[in-house]
Amino acid sequence: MTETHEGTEPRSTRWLNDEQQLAWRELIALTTRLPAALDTQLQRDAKLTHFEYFVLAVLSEAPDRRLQLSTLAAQANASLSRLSHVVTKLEKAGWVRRKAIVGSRGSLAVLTASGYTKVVESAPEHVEAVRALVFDGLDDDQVRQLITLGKALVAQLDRGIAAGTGKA
Amino acid sequence: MTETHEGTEPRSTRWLNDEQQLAWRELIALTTRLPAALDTQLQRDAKLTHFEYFVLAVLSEAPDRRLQLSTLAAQANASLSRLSHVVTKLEKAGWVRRKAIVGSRGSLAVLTASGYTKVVESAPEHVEAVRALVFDGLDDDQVRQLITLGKALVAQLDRGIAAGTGKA
DNA sequence: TCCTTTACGTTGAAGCTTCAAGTACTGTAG
DNA sequence: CTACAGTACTTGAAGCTTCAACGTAAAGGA
Repeated sequence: MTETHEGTEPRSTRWLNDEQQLAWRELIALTTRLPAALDTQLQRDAKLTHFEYFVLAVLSEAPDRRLQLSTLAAQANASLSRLSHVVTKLEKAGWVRRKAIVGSRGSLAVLTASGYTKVVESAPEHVEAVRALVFDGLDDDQVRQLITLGKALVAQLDRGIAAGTGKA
Repeated sequence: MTETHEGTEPRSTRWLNDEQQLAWRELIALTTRLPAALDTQLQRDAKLTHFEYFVLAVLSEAPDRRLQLSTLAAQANASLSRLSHVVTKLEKAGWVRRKAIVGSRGSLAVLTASGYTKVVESAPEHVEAVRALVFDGLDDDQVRQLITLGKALVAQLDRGIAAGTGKA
């Protein structure tokens, strides 16, 4: 990805410049290692994957601690399929219940009392880990930069996904 | 993770402030969606996972297109186990060969000619995707910010992992 | 009403990752 | 030279995610 390997494609590819290369490597390191570290901590301390924890956390903050599956999937950055499998697992653990919606198709995921307890119990150690892994290394200015940059990145990501989905 | 659920732990937990919360959500969205988008593109266009692509790319840029497995694992942000499984798969595809190191224990992963061709062929579309998913949304200043922030984040991540590994 | 399209969700299989255990080789201390 | 420890890597099983296919119910015409 560094040099211009020519002659393979119709038009010469626009490669990344040096700064973009650097940024890209950091981004890859971040998106590979951070999830791994979060999973390690939660697996060790709460027997949860980070995705499971996040689903429970999102539910715990939703009005009435319930959310439609498709909405929950979007908020948890997951496919409906992935969410459905995980909700099944969380249901077996007694932390979530599925509930049909009356006037409409679709169903709700409802956090149970036991599920709420689970999040509340797991949260402190998890927050400590998040601090140790991320925020202890950033001053307030950097946190603000991260918000701005993060928003820009996620927004572009969504645009890029929308564009890429259409053409192919 | 938003409110202070008190009374569960010995000492009251230091929760994240509002800005950290925001930054954290963006970071999670980013680390969840970006890898998924990269995998989708590479799976569609090159029948590769992003991790496989990255391994091949790292090898293609290494001196003599070869690297010791443990070194490659570190550069690819992966465990040795994960890498070993993937190298086995890449070997079966004919893109990589394992080669024992003479004077020392350990072995090298060597990129074959066919493996090199594979990266070169896959790169252009991948770079286009990276552009569309990331860099088309950032100006030069933001790219520089991303480098700085990314380095800070990865560095803290490594410190946090080192600390967390020890205590348990 | 009937047909078609679209949104919502589930499911099983295939593939990838992690985890724990195991092999082998290399220093190093006694 | 023998025992011990550490490094490098492999392996199989278990678990998670993705993919593709399917079922179902609402909405939109004709």
